Amino acid sequence: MSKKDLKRQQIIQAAAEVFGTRSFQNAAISEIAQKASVAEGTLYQYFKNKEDLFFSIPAQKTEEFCEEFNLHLEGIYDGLNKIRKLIWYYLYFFKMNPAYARILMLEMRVSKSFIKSGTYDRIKAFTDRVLEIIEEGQAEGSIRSGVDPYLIREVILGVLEHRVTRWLLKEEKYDLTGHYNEVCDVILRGIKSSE
Amino acid sequence: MSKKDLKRQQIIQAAAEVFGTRSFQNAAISEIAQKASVAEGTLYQYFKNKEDLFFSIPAQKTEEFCEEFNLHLEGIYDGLNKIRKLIWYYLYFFKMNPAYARILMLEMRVSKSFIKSGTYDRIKAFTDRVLEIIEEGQAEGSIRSGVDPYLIREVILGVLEHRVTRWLLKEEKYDLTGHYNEVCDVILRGIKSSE
DNA sequence: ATGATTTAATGAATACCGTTCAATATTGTT
DNA sequence: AACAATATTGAACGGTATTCATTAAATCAT
Repeated sequence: MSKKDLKRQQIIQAAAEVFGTRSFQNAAISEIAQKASVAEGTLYQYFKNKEDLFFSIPAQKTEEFCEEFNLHLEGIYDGLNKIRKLIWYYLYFFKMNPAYARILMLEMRVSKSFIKSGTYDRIKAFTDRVLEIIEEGQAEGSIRSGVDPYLIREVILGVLEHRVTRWLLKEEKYDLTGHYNEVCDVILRGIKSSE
Repeated sequence: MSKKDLKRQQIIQAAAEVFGTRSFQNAAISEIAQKASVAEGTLYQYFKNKEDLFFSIPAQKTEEFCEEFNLHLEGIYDGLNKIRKLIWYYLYFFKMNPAYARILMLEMRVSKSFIKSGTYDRIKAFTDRVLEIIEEGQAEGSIRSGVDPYLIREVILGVLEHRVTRWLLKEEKYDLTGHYNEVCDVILRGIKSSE
């Protein structure tokens, strides 16, 4: 059964390479099969269809994203500084992983069936964590209460997603982490308690 | 030449119907041709390819969106209230035009080639207008200066796009204009001058 | 009004794609 | 070694967007 997992990985690896340069539409199963050194039919023993294979690609990267995020959060006990870190880390990670960014932001984040995929559950683990941070911040008094924490999360993630998306559409021509301080500033002003 | 425009419209109308219920992938040229009562080959005399036809659909709706927006802005001379109106109108319009919302948010907003299309220029006209409002607000002192107006725009549009996108992915099950006040509140706090 | 010429419309043919499945090869078991 | 179970294969299938030689319509010149 380790052998099966290995071949599965091998196919995902090939798929990542092909989907990394072509869009979902333009990526051909035949090319993936060739790169993975298996017959086209074999793919369908490991994945339900092209979409299922596509959705399986970002599973590991997302895992990595979550784990590293928790690591970066270590030692920070203030709610606002956790949000600061979140903003920085989010931009930094996608800057370092542009192929993953493209697949996630431009193709998956916009698909109804992705929500039902296993990879989405891992994304959800991350957004759950963000919600936790916000609620903790509200409890400790640094983030203003009286505003739905879900809404606050929407604001934060909305800005970040938009920023990464724009960057990708502009062919990654500028530094994604630039203006980090100003981004933090506007967001934090909107959500912190007024002293 | 009015006859040509008429047939063009007729094809766009058929395309809007088909793309309105199916995704770009699942929509078939043959079905569009049938609905428009023309041969498949004829489509290619009016549009370069399937994508070109697809991108032509939201041109009128976008025009409508811009015009109505300017109408709603009439009589409002305060920067912050203009932003308020923008937020309300944006959510309201997509609530009333869910098919257009789906095409624009889930399919076009995420495509590199869309940026090069003519319809994108009209979107740009809208975002240019938003920037103007922000700069006016900064000049009059209601929106805090010292922050890049482009960044402020990113925050506003980021939140709104995210909100509409989430709503679409959740199958439009709740009221998009709900929590309007809180959304305004968080955004405005972030961008207004501190008194 | 008629023939000539340009312009538009057609739909069968083409090339390519994702997916299936009967046949084949590989692995595991006794 | 013989058999059963499982995994792999790639040709075949039904479907797609796009092209292009042919046909039809419209426009123009005489």
